[in-house]
Amino acid sequence: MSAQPNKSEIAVLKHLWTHGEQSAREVHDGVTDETGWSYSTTRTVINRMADKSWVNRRDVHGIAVFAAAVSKVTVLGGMVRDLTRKVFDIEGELPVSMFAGSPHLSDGELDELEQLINTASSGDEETAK
Amino acid sequence: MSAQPNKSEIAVLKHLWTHGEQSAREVHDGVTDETGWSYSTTRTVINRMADKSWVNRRDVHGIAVFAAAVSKVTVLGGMVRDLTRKVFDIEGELPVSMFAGSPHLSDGELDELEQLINTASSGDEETAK
DNA sequence: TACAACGTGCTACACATGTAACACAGACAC
DNA sequence: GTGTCTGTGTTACATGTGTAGCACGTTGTA
Repeated sequence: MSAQPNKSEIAVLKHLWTHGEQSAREVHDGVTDETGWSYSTTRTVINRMADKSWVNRRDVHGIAVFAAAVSKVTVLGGMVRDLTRKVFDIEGELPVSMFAGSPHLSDGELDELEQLINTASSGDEETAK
Repeated sequence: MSAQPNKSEIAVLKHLWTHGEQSAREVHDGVTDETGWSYSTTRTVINRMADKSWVNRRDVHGIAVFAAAVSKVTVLGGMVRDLTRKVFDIEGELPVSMFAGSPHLSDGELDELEQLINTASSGDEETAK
């Protein structure tokens, strides 16, 4: 139900997709170069994402760790679908070769993404998680 | 300086790109099906875009008409660049064949877009208007 | 000419997002 | 055991966005 993540959220998600479950501190250290956030800001962004269930929180010996709760292909695919279908208004089959060079996607994931933007139907159905 | 337009703003811009200078009423009639906005909302969105200089306002016989102040290719290209470069982190040459099917782009514009995302360099330089 | 439409400027209010700071409790260092 | 880190919960405040409404002046119409 919640559309696409914004830039801040993407930064966090990309980090979690790559590094798996991490503490706020770890996420912060990973994204602060790119975002310039203070640790406090990183925590706020992560907490808000937890509220939206985009990350799951778990306590390990009293320390909070977070993991992405939405799949990489689903999120990235959603963004591609939005841009191509709703902004560019392209109908019909879409090639995904454009994204082949992404370090975030394996060949298998690229295939998944292709399927997602070409089937995952027209409208607004949520294929969350 | 202002990054990408949001969904509301894209709706208005797409209308203005297609129809040229229009009054708020005309824009409203053109986008209300898609947006579901009340006329009041349409006006607010347009006014805020004028504040950001994304549309130019002109008075014709006392009636305000608006025109896109940012070029289609620049805006759309910016969105593509953002998605590919900053979200997918793709470096190197990008094909634009994916967008060939868009009713919003002529062949020439597609070429421009290709150039834009492949040259318009790395960082944040603004190629506004 | 008196009312109905429509455009204009202005205002409103809730929720989202950017961007933190503060206070407190437990763990570790001396 | 006392200060220092670090994590946690909580709070803050400005700006952006979604989504309108209101009052007032002009103009077409009956």
